[in-house]
Amino acid sequence: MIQAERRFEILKHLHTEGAVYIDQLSSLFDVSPMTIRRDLASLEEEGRLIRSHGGAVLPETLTQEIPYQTKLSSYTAEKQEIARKAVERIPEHSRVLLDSGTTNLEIAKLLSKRDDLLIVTNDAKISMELLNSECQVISTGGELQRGVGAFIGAHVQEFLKQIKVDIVFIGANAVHPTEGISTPTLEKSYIKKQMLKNASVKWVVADYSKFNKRSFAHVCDLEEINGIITDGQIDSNTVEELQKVTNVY
Amino acid sequence: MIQAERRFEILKHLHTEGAVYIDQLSSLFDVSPMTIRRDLASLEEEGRLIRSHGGAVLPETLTQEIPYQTKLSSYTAEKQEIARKAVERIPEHSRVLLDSGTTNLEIAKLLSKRDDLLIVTNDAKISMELLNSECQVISTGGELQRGVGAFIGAHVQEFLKQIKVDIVFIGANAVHPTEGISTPTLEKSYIKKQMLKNASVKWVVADYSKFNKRSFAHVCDLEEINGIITDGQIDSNTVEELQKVTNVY
DNA sequence: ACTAAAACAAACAAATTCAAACATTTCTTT
DNA sequence: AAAGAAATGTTTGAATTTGTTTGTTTTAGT
Repeated sequence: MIQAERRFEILKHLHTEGAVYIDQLSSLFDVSPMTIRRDLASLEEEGRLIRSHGGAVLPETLTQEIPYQTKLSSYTAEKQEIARKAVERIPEHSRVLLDSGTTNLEIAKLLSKRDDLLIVTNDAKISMELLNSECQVISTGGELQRGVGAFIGAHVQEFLKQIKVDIVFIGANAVHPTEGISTPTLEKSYIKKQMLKNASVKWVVADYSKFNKRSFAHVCDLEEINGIITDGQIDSNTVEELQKVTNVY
Repeated sequence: MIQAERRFEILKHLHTEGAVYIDQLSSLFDVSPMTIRRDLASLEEEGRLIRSHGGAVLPETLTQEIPYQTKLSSYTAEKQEIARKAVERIPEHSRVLLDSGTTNLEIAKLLSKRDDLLIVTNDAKISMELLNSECQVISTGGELQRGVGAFIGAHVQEFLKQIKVDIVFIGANAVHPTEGISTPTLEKSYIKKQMLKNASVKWVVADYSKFNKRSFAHVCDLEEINGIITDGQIDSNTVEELQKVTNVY
């Protein structure tokens, strides 16, 4: 066994075991510990492992996926509750469209093991969240809204026109019993409208702080959607009001 | 047995065993070790193996779809050096296209304050890196390559056809003086080709470990690009060889 | 905080491998 | 058949790898 071969084996070992030990490698390859040390030093220089007393481990960047700082959003607990309810409504082998927003990000976090799903999203953070997941992920691309992580612009429109999905989860800034769903910018309302157009089942996700509000740009009426998924803190009068025109979960 | 035949057998051996040894080959073909050395040297030139004291091993580019994870943090120092050189070559108010890859990710990290730039990329990680930056960011979108963070698929092609940029930075898995730039999958080679087509200035970024190698799918010849940006560890003979056909920085 | 055991790395030594230069053989071409 | 080119072998000093020794540093237990 030659040097390059041994070093390659060390890396292989490291990747399967997560860590390697000098005395273990030394007896495995029947070479002196000093030789292994030199191997590890060289591999560390290449950035392929991190040395530590007695052995080496994988560099952090390899083991953990970067939890891309998902800026602490408000009402996280509520959004997680909504997300749990939402994933129950995703049948196997669905094609799912996830609108941008933190509630949908929570949904994405629960989907990483669902290898039966195809997920389309216009949210960069959701893409990253699913980078190491089992599902197939498609991003719309487009102009990145700074800070937010949503893709916007005409390109998103064009992209969405080209696809059909089974389920869409739309985020909402404002939900009103008679005025329906609205959002602060025209731009986003166009995108959400297009999303609703090409989905068979349409859900709106919104925590209790979004209800009985109206925003600038109208997205859709409540009759057009299959239902609203929200959290337990929503006021019961509001639920009653809403249930006249749509389902509330 | 003639030279070409023997060299072919050496490669066959290498592919089945993963490694070959000079004394083993020497007695197998009944030639002197020096002859085997010359064979290995020649095959290494062609990028078909990596020599090591006493023998040779397969280049990693061929052994596997490198679990990108290992590539992730390899040669980070070199990539940072390359990134520093690269950003010097970005004039104000440029429209920049960043190919997927860790070297370009390092470039992106250096661009966050450049509010004069428009950056287009097919790498989800680069998008995220620039999420809180000053520059305008556009993502191609497309099918997310799991683990890697690159967007691939026909959509990326279509998107790239629609845009023109001032500068492109292409990542390379393999750079060879006569064979040019190549990459492990056809898919990626198409994308890189399209990127080169619509850029005025074309740079290839590659750390020293990528040189004198050939991979599966050809991307472009060295004459077609404005230059290669690499790190200081590159061997001076290689530089000399490359400078016959392109610029090396 | 102190101490003993283990791990480490610098320096040197031995063995092996390498490659340049030259010699020899084999193959091609005329 | 002779000359030239290409491939291979041989010699030899240099370079690389590995192991060993030795003193230092780190770790872990009391």
